[in-house]
Amino acid sequence: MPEDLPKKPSRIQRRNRSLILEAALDVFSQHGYRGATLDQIAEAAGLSKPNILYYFDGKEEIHVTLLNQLMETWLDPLVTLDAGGDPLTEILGYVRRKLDMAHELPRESRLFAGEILQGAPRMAPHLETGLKPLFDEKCAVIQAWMDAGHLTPVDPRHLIFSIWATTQHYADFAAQVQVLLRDTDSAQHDAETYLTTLFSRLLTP
Amino acid sequence: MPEDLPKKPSRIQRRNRSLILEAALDVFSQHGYRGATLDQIAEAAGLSKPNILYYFDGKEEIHVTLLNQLMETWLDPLVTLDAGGDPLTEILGYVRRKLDMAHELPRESRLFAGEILQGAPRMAPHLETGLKPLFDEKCAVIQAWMDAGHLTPVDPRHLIFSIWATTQHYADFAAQVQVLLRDTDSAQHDAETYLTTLFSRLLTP
DNA sequence: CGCAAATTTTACCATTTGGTAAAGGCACGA
DNA sequence: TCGTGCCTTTACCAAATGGTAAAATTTGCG
Repeated sequence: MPEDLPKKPSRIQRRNRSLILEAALDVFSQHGYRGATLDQIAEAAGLSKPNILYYFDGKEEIHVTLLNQLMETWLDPLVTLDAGGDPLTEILGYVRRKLDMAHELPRESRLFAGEILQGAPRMAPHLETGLKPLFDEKCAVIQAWMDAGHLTPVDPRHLIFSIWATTQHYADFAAQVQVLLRDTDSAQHDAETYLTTLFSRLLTP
Repeated sequence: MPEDLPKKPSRIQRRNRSLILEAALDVFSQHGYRGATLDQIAEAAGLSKPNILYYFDGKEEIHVTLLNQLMETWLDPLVTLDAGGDPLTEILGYVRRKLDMAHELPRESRLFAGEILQGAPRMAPHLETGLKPLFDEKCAVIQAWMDAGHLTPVDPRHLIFSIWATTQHYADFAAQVQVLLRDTDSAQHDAETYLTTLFSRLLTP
């Protein structure tokens, strides 16, 4: 018999926790951790503030829950990178998946960016245990491709950094991009074309 | 005779305003606008809170002053890009200058990143009047180089975005980079080598 | 020096904000 | 239908925070 029975969550619990997290993603990604208030989250969720605190122990727990949930989604495109596939196709596929995510999940991108920007105070453990091993593994895969002569040799770590930077830029700096690309309606397609060219030319032997 | 005499600032005024701005750069870049408190800034500056408010009208004015001052420094590397120089040399020089700035002025980079990340609420005018014209001008220069066959043709706007993204990444995501590059002591040099290769290969016809 | 202006400190204040206590309402199985 | 336990609301609170008033002190200049 289980000592601490986790009690399967009720229908109402699932719905409300989900409402809260969705609202919190909106608010945290727009204002940052300190800039967000429980009142804002409560209003966005359509619940009262004490009710929010009935489902989560506090502001920080909401933030950490969001971060943990999103980590999986965030790393998925890199997990998908297949050591058995065609090297250039795999890398370009990774670029495209990351760019798609920046366009489809900009709030998530900004939430992470804000957290890292401030020194990852609530995410340091996850960087160490979740990201680092995956990063090292995929760097080794890319290095092996280069050693085998299938890709132009460059530093795999900085290659990955540049993929992250260029793709996430469109979500994290959207306010700037929007001003500079005003009157351009093919921005997303142009970005994909450009980045594909950029990394193709770098890596094609 | 001048209607509103701006009165040249005293020695004490120059020193204290400078102390405050230096302290505020530290605090704002680390915690964001909302996360920073006047008490923190006051302590970092070695002044009392009311004294801070003797020199600035409020928290927001300090932040805006910082942003305005830094704008010039921030745009300088792009201003320096010379339409009369050798195209590839000019672009690679721009990349190197931006990368140097990310290493030497990480606080400034993070301050801007945080502001843009939250939709540039206190900087929208400057983006429009300061950045946009310069951006358009330099895009035209690069486009002319490409039209003349001196560079491989790509979208100049996305080229500039990718230069910003890749260089600033080392300042803005330093917390992440540090975890992933632990035990690497040549990070700065490796980054410069990688980025030079990246943009050389893209743009060399 | 002597004194007016500039600077700094002390003592506050109003608002915002994360959080709590406890009463009330509601759902659902026996 | 009735009551038990889950859910929600009302009414708060203490701390933090941006900001102010005015007294006290220092600075610089004739």
